[in-house]
Amino acid sequence: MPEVETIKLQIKEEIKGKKIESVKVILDKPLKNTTTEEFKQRVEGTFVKDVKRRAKILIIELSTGDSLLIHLKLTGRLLYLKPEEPIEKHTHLVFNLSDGKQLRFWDLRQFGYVKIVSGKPEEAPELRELGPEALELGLDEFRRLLAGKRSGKIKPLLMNQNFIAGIGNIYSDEMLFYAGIQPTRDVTTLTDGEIVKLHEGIKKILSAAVRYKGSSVDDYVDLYGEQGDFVMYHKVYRRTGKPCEKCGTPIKRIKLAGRSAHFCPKCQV
DNA sequence: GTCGATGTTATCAA
DNA sequence: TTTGATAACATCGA
Repeated sequence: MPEVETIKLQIKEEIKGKKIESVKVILDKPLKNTTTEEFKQRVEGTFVKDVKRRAKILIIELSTGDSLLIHLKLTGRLLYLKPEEPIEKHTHLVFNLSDGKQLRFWDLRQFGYVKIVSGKPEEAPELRELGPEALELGLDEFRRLLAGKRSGKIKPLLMNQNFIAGIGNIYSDEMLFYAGIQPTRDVTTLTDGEIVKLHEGIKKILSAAVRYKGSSVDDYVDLYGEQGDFVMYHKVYRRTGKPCEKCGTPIKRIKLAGRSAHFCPKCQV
């Protein structure tokens, strides 16, 4: 989410109010929702009314009442470039803007999408079931949400977008380290003190990560191709075998719900 | 060459 | 209802 939020702020700054003159579709796979023809027909000639984010999905509201929903998944990029810049491999869509520049959708693994929805975007199926935004989550609401669970491990639950929206693999590891809770911990065993600390961790980790423009662990770059700086502050994510900054114990990595989870076996109970 | 890993999530089986 | 595996895909490093 901090990566998407970074791009949202930058895109809003650059393209709000501008016209999308034309669209070039190099690969139509990201257009899960429409044919190339329909996509071009509905997007070309529209103005960008506003740019928003919900969970990890970018919302570009168009002057026609339609919205673009853009999900970058693991390796998607949005880049703002001059037309004379060479088209890099893995560039799938090019939006030509009225300022003479281009917004390009690049995606190495091709998991990302650009869909069009009409009407209120929050009522689109992609957004309808999402939980509360992580950065807007109140402590009491967090307590209530947790109290509603009968079982389950804390890390996969934190990453469940229908439970809370916006927490991914990196940040779930970091906030659990902050709170001193093991990723495998059953949610029903959390003390109120731990819940308070975890809630604090959600806010602190995510807002710091947004401040540092996200984590460039592999392919992620922002709208201008710049890396995010938050990796410097990772305490556990991808630090397997390195000493815990608090106690020196080597950081452990396990597999959990198909994802890797990193933690300090001594600091996290 | 092979295997496992990679920031996500929809889908299907158990 | 919940959870766990798998798939979608390209690339990199061991």
